[in-house]
Amino acid sequence: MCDLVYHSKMEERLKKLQKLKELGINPYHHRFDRSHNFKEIRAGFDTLSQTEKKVSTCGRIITVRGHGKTLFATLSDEFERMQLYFRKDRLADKFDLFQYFDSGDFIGVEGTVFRTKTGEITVLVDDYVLLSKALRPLPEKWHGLKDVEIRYRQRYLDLIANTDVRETFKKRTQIISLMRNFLDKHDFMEVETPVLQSIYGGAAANPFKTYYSALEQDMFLRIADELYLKRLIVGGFEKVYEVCRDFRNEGVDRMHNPEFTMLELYQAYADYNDIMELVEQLIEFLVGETRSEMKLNFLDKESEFRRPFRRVKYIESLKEKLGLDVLNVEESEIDKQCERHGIDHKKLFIGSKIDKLFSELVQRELIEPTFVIDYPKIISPLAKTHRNDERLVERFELIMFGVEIANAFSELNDPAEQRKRFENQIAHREEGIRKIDEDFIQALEYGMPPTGGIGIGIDRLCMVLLNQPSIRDVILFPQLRNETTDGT
RNA sequence: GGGUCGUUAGCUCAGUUGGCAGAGCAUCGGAUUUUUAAUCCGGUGGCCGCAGGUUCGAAUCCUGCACGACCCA
Repeated sequence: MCDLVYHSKMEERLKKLQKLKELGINPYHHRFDRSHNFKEIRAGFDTLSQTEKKVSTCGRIITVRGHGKTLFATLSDEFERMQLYFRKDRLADKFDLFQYFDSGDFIGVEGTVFRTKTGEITVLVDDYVLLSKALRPLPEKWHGLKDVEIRYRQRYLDLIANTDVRETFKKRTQIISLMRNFLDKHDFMEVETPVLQSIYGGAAANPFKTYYSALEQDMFLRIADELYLKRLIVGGFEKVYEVCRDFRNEGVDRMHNPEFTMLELYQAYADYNDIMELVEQLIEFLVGETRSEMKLNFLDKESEFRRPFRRVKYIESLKEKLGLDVLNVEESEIDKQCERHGIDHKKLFIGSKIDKLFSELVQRELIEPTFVIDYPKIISPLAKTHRNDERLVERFELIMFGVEIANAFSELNDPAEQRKRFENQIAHREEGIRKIDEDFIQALEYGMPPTGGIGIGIDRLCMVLLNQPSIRDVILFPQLRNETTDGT
């Protein structure tokens, strides 16, 4: 009958499909004219019910409650659910056709609107049509779909079964849209830069490698788009941003997905203080637009979200925890501190050791939104030297609930120093760039105005704003290992 | 990479000391003209994640593997 690799659970539905075809019914209709969606039916109920005006509406069958010569069905559209009432005395022979319909099927109906004796707004069906047949059963109506592996692998089932998941992803889209609105209002220009790059840079991470056959050369998927956006500042644009998908060849956990979304923005004539101000406004705007109060919950913690955010100095905060200035001691002392705090430092270079200490001792305790400012130069190759301290750079990270949300600098625009920093990075970092982006240096040689820039991790921001403990719950199709068909 | 936990019907889950594979929902048949987790009666449905081992006998104990979740690196 068909080439489907089908499960035994599908047999009954395939029989129904065959029966429908025999009756001359196309089980995969081409289109449907909808006069009202469910929200509109509810909103217009008074008029619609008084005038007995006909409505055409459609959706997916969720449940069916049969009563012999009548039946109730609940339909779902993108936004709401609606009850339908089918009566044999109204539909005559057509009533019996419903025996070939199942939950999961899409149908279109025409009818009038009324309220049942229990008060529920319902469409009394005069005519109905099958729009699309479902061959597999829906997840269970009451307990829904809980198996996280199925939820991630077959997100469509998760979206059908769990309306709160649908809400989460709508809100994610809304958050990104609000960010765009905010930036557009502040005269930023949205741009697009290459995903495929022959030289990668802009972050310390390992890239995904691919091959460009026509050019016969290796290419990398971008790990950041920083260097391209700065080229645009060189080119004369003064405020640019990109909502960019970046790729980092690393493991998957609660905070990391190998492809993730960043918002990077660069503003000419600004420094990191200006960017702090801007991002504060942005975050406050997002919280205000998406929450009923200026307060967020994440996991078991709660925090206010009002400007100004707290400022914490990187070196000073570590000094409070360790009793020493990490930039004024021998590396052996840093090693000692790592050992004391259970950090495996053997394969790390000194900057990574310091940063590990910082994450463990300081960062994870920063619950309220906090700007950590003035990072060591050795871990910040793209940031401008601090105006008051040669050992530091003008850099901040935004931390919320212990999670790193954003990373920003006064951008380094001295080409000679940039070259030195890149060389140093290649010599000492365990991961990250392997090759200097000469064209980027050259661009700086043509002159880049003083510039402030930031990268905001959209996935993590959504986690915090939407109280989702895993990054997989804010990414529609998170990365999973291939399923094997058998155990061999 | 290491540790802990999990994987049983389409879905959600039980499964006792190692002794016939279970429930609810879904599905199928019957009853039912205002139900809404409809209800009532009766059925169908299993590679117990995969591969070995121990045992008279394994969903259950042991080993390995796969996938997933959490924690650690």
